Amino acid sequence: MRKNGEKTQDARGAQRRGAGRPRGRVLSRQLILETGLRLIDERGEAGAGMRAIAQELGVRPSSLYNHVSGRDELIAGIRELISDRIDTSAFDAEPWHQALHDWAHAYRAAFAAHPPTITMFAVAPLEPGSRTALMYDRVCEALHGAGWPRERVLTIVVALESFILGSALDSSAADDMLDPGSRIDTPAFTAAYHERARLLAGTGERPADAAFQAGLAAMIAGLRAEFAALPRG
Amino acid sequence: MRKNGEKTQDARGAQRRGAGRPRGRVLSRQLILETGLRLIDERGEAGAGMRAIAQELGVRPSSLYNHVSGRDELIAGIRELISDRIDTSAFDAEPWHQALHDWAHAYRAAFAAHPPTITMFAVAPLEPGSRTALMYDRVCEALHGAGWPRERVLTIVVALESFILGSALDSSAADDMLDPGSRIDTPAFTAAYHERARLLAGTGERPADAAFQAGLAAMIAGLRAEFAALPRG
DNA sequence: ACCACAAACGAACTCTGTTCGTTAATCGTG
DNA sequence: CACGATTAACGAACAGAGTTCGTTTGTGGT
Repeated sequence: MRKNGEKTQDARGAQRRGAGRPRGRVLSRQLILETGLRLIDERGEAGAGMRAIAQELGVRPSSLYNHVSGRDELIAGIRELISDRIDTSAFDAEPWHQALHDWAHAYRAAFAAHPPTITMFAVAPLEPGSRTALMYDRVCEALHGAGWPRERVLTIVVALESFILGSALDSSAADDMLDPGSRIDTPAFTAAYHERARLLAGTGERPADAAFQAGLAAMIAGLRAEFAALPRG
Repeated sequence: MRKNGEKTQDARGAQRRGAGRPRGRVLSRQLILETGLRLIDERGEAGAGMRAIAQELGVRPSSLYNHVSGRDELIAGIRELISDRIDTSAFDAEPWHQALHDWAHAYRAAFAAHPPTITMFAVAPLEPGSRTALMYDRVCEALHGAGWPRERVLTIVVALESFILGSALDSSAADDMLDPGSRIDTPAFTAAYHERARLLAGTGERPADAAFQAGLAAMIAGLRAEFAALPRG
């Protein structure tokens, strides 16, 4: 338990504030979102509840509701905070398959930088009208510009995104989640598990990263083959 | 609110039971899991809490804890209930790439039959020692038997599984989740969205299904190309 | 100068999963 | 057959979550 006196960095005005509007601006939507993301990073999802965020800001929980409609909207806001950082500049210069590759890596890396958020966002998807559509627009434009038919680009983007999100989820789990231990009823699986470990021990690569790389390479190779077979227009 | 008198089908012994061990077996782990899954299907995740399951069984919430350690274990149990139904028989007769295709479809279909569970399982992954390892064993054995090197099969399985889970998550969302509406700042995206809708309107296929099919085909095509280039041993 | 509004407090409310003590029926053992 | 241990139910509580509402006070527009 934490007593009322000991506040953390953000609670600068040390003496307790009484009821009524404060003199200076204490809260803002942006500040709440950033504090939420920081607490998620530092303490995980469970440590970033409304009460925890409020306490970190030296404020009562109910005050947050003057800036954010509720927890769902708060999480959606944090999501945009992260997805805004996904770099899409590769679509300017590189060929579509290379740009898709770079974009997928940037996409996954943005969320992998904040592991607890992945499971949070997987559950509650984006709300309409968000800035995420701008990213989609960029990718759609590039793919169609490269020669993909308009009616197919979104399907490709969604497929790739599904893989990225699934891989991010996988990457947020423990590396030894599949460890067969001393199990003897799954010989092929156990052998495969240890052979993989031996292979990855050389480079120090995480299993989840290896799976992401392999799957992404396979999917893009398949798309390139399909693209090559496309009737030219 | 529901009064104590009106019970649902499972609460057959209508009169209220007092304290003490009951005459016949009232609960069992299996019964609790199945009731939980049924409530999830009927009412969604929020309608399948411990109290709701207990009430459906004509029992007090605390009684459940004599058969299940807590909510997490209950969810894990329901997950196994579903994943046990994934058909892996394709690996017996078909070539590896065809079997992988069938398995992926069966995998996704098993969870898609219970949409609310997908987000629940995405958050809390499997516990060690589960029967899921048996399924992995089957797939690993088939891939290695077909000629894939041992140290690569698990990476392939995990990559494919990530895509399947990501697609299942996507499929559990609303079809019009990406609808750009009357937005004008994302022309390429908006055009792609409507072109896709026009294409799918013909077959009645769901966007999520189309993305799954396309991504799966691309990934398996990529894997086949890689397999063909493998040094023979 | 006044009045509406904004933004804080603080106390409550409704949920949730969970724990614990009590009680009664059954099972194993002398 | 009797008796103690175990099992499995009830019922009342608890802690912690998100949220709501009334109150209070400072700010900004007419």
